[in-house]
Amino acid sequence: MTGTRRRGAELEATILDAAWAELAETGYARLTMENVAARAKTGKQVLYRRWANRAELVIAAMRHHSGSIVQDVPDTGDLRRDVLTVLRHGARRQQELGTATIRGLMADLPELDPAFFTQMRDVMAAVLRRAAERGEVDADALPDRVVSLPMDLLRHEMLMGRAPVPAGVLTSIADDVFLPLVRRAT
Amino acid sequence: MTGTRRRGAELEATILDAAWAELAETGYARLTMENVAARAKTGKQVLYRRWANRAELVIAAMRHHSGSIVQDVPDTGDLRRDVLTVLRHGARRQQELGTATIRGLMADLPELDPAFFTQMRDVMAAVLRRAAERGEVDADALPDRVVSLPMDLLRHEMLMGRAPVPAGVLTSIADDVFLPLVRRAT
DNA sequence: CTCGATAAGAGACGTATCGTCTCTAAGCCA
DNA sequence: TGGCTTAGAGACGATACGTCTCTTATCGAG
Repeated sequence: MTGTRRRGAELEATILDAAWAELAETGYARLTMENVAARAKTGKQVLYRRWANRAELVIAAMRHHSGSIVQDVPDTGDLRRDVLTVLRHGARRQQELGTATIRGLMADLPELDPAFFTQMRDVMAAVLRRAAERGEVDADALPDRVVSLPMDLLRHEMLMGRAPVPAGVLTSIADDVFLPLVRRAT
Repeated sequence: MTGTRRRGAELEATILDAAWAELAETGYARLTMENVAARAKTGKQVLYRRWANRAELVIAAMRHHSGSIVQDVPDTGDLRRDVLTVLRHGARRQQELGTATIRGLMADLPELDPAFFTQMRDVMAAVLRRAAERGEVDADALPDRVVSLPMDLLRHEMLMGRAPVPAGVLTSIADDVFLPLVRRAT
C-alpha cells in the first residue's frame, strides 16, 4: 500500500477541517501552521501555497465549516422577534469561535472585508422593509447607522466581553435601543 | 565619568517614553521588548521586572503619556455639544494610538479593565444628568445601555474601521441615534 | 565613611514559530 | 508511457520570547 496522495478539493477540505479542529482545541493564539499541517498529515508548504498566513487560513476554515453567514433572513411577522433572531444568530456564531479568536483575527487582518458589514446590514434592512410593509415602523428612510445599529452593538459586545454574550444583552439591544428608535415617528 | 545609573521613577519614565516612541515608530505589532530596552539603554530584565508582557508595558506607556482618560467632563450648556465633545475626545485618543495598536492590545489582553468602561459611562451619565436638569431630556431613568451607547458605537467604529474615525461618524452617532433616543418621551 | 543589599546594565541561552527552500516521488494528462 | 505538477517531508536562517547569569553602581543603615 503506497500512500494515497490527496489533491485539490479533497486535500483542501482535510486541511480546513484540521485547522478548525486546532482552533477548537488550542485557540487562535496557539494555532500554528506547523500543527495544522501535521494534523492534516501534509507539509507546511501545501498550506502556504493556498493561504498567505494564519489569518487567511482561519477565515477559510470558518467559511468551510459553516456556509455564508445569513442565507435565510428571518420572517416571523414580528419585528422584535425578527431582530432577536438575527442577533441570536450572530451570538451563536461568536460562541462557536470564541472571543479570543475573533480578537486575534482582528489584530492580524490588515483590512476587514467590507462585504461582511454590508451583508449584515442588508439582512436588517430586509427585516425592516417587511416591518414597514406591515406598518410596524413608519418609514424606510432610516439612516444607515440605525439599520446596522443592532449588529454593531452586538459586535461591540462580542469584542469587549469575554464570555458568550448573555441573552439579556440581546433583548436590551432590541428593547432599550433599537425598537424605541425605529418605532418612533420621525 | 563612570556611568550614571538610573533608578526608580526616573528609569521607569525613560522606559515608558521609549516604549511610546517605539509604538509611534514601528506600531504595536513590531514593538519588541528588546527594542524598547535598547532604546532606553537598559536590559530586558529591567522591563520584565516591572511588566509581565508587551501589553502591560504598552498600557503603562499609554497612561504615562497622557493622564487619566477624562478628568474634565464637558459642560457647554448644550447636550449635543457635550456629547460631541466627549466623542471627539475619544476619537482623538484613538488617533494617537492607531487602530492596529488598539486591536493588538485587545488580542493580547486576557481581560479588559472594567473600570475603563464604567469611567466612560459615568462621563456620559454626568452629561445627561445636567441635560436633565436643563430639561433637555425627560428622565434620568435611562437604561445603562442607552447611557453608554455613544461611546460603545464610537468604540465599535474605532475597532472596525481602519483610518481615524471621520467627523461625520461622530455627528451621525449623536444625531441619528443618541439624541433622538434620549430626547424621546418614554 | 564603610559595608551589605538591591537592582541596573549587558548579554548568553534554549525554545518556539515563522516563512522559505529543497528534494523525492505520486498522480494526472496528453 | 513520459512529463509536468505538486504533495509530503523536513532542513534552514531569522526573529523574539522569557529566563538566567554576572558584574558593578547606587542606596541606606550603622
